[in-house]
Amino acid sequence: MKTQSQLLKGLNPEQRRAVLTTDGPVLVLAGAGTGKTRVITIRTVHLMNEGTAPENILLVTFTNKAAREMRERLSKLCGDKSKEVMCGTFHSFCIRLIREHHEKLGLPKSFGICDSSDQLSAIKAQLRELRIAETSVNPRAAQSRISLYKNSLMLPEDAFKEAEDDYDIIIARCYEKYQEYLRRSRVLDFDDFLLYTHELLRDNEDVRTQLEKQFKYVMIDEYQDTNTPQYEIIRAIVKNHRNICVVGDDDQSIYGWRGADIRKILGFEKDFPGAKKVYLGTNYRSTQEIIDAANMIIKNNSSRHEKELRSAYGPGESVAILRVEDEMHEASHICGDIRHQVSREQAHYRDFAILCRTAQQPRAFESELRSANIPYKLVGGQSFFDRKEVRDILSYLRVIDNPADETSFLRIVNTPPRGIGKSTVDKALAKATEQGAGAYAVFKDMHKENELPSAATKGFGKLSEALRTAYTSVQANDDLVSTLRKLVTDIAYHEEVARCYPDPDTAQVRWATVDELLNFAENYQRKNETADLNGFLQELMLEESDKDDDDNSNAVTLMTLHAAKGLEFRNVYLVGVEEGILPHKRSAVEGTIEEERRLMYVGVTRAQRLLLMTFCTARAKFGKLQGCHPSRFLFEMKGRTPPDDWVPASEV
DNA sequence: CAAAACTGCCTTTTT
DNA sequence: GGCAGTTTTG
Repeated sequence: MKTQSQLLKGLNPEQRRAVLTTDGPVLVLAGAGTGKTRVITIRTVHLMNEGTAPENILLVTFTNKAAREMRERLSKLCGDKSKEVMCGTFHSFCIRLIREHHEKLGLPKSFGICDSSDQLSAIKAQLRELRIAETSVNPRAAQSRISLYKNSLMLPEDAFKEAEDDYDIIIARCYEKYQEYLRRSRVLDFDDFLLYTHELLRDNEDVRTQLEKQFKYVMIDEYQDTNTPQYEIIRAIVKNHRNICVVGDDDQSIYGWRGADIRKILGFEKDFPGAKKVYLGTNYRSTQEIIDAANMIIKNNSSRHEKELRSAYGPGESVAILRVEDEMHEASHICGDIRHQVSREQAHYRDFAILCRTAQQPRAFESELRSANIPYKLVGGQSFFDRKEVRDILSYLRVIDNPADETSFLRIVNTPPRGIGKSTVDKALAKATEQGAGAYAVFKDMHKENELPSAATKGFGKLSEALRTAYTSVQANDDLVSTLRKLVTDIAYHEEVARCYPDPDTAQVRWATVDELLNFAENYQRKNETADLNGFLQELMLEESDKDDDDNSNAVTLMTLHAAKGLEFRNVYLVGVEEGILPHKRSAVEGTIEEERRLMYVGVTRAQRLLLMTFCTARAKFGKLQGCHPSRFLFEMKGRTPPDDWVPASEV
């Protein structure tokens, strides 16, 4: 453990103030690159130095990655003591509480997790049952509305009360049915973790008091991303002692579209009267040119804490803007630039990042990077769990773990194809609704009573045998990996992959995904002595796949702005800085231009030394070539007004 | 019931 | 332009 003076030595006065202000509510406004993580970890150690036991400190983050990083840094500062600090994501914290108090919430002791694509198919199923055509209600729109309701702590009944038209009523009905479905299937979605925890603390004063007694000091990272349920949970825990320290940057709030509420960080001093405010404004990442550009842009936002970043490094190269013909030229210019710099030994591939607004933009870059033979890694994009193979195998495991999980059952019932077609499934589903039973149970019944078509009889027999074998083996606490291997063989999944992808190379790539999943299981088994299936599934869903953590690989990073938050690169290319892309077309309609501006701000502040922004004069959109106009943010940055022939995003 | 042809959609993404 | 979901065909 470091001593007090050692701890504080490397800190600037503002950081020191953030560390030393320990009691009561504290708001730390930590601009980009101002040493936020450092402040949180040192503050934690400082609390311990002052006599607070590590287990009395709660450190909440949003991502597992952030939690891990925090843990590592803490461990360097104070060794084994760091292990006793409660440090994790909101969701992992909530899941622990829900498991411990499940009976108070009327929940089963173990439950599955419904991710957003399961959520979408569940919602589609509810719409079908309500006989609502997908043409009149977009399932994705319903999904985000339901999630927004949950994020506002609104139950289905509240949604009914607030409904203003028929559409709202349909959504409310869908929400109601969706919740019934989740309960029936013994599954929780991500929002539910927060909602149930909130309910737990609201209705059980004993639990709340116990938590408040345990967590004498609470810190929250990335407070600008907090949503209402998270806020209420924390508020309940610190209700009396009010030792809450939140760290964040309102200028980097970019998750409003999924419920994060910037008003929480803007209104902290009102929510917690007497709060002390500390502003970290010294940026240790970028040159003054880059910081100036960022400041010029962000000051156009009206709802924010007044502040201005300054660079600790001083001047550097000027920020460049480049106009290119189209996205192909954009890609080839940047690739040429990277090659040029690397060949003159001015930089390594890993020093470069290409940042873009949308997930389809990387496409043009991928092909160009490949043909230029530049190593690159695409971060984010379609997640590991969205790949067909993973979803298939996982669905099998989820049915084995929880036979009530209907979404998963319906997915696997005819995957690989085993003669159980749509008509058979529909018949079973109708029966299931009628009897109020689960689809799997109904299928078993129909199989026993010989009510299935002959092909389906055979197919279902094989399926249920494979499931039963795996189930028995799980119950007997057999080795998880061998159970998994056996299952994959039993359902002839390798053959299925070969059948779906006649091209051997593609089949190979697809099968590699299954291998990767098996690796996950092996790792999990090694880490956990009691490697049970339910635990494995929960860890899988909760832990983002940390496979691309090969930081030492020397490759150019290609990613979206959302994925880039928290990272830094020597050279950054911010591409497609056009009206309609950044700001995105939809933001004009939805009135979220300020969030787009923050996205731009996040992008700019990723750069340490060199920043180049590009915009196209035309670009292929949905297969059609369309003219483009430079983003308003570029004009803001230069302090200029757009010319007369300029067209804003709302008219693109 | 499964493969082939066809249609319509299309921000961002972690837990 | 590309994918997923649906309809048509074998």
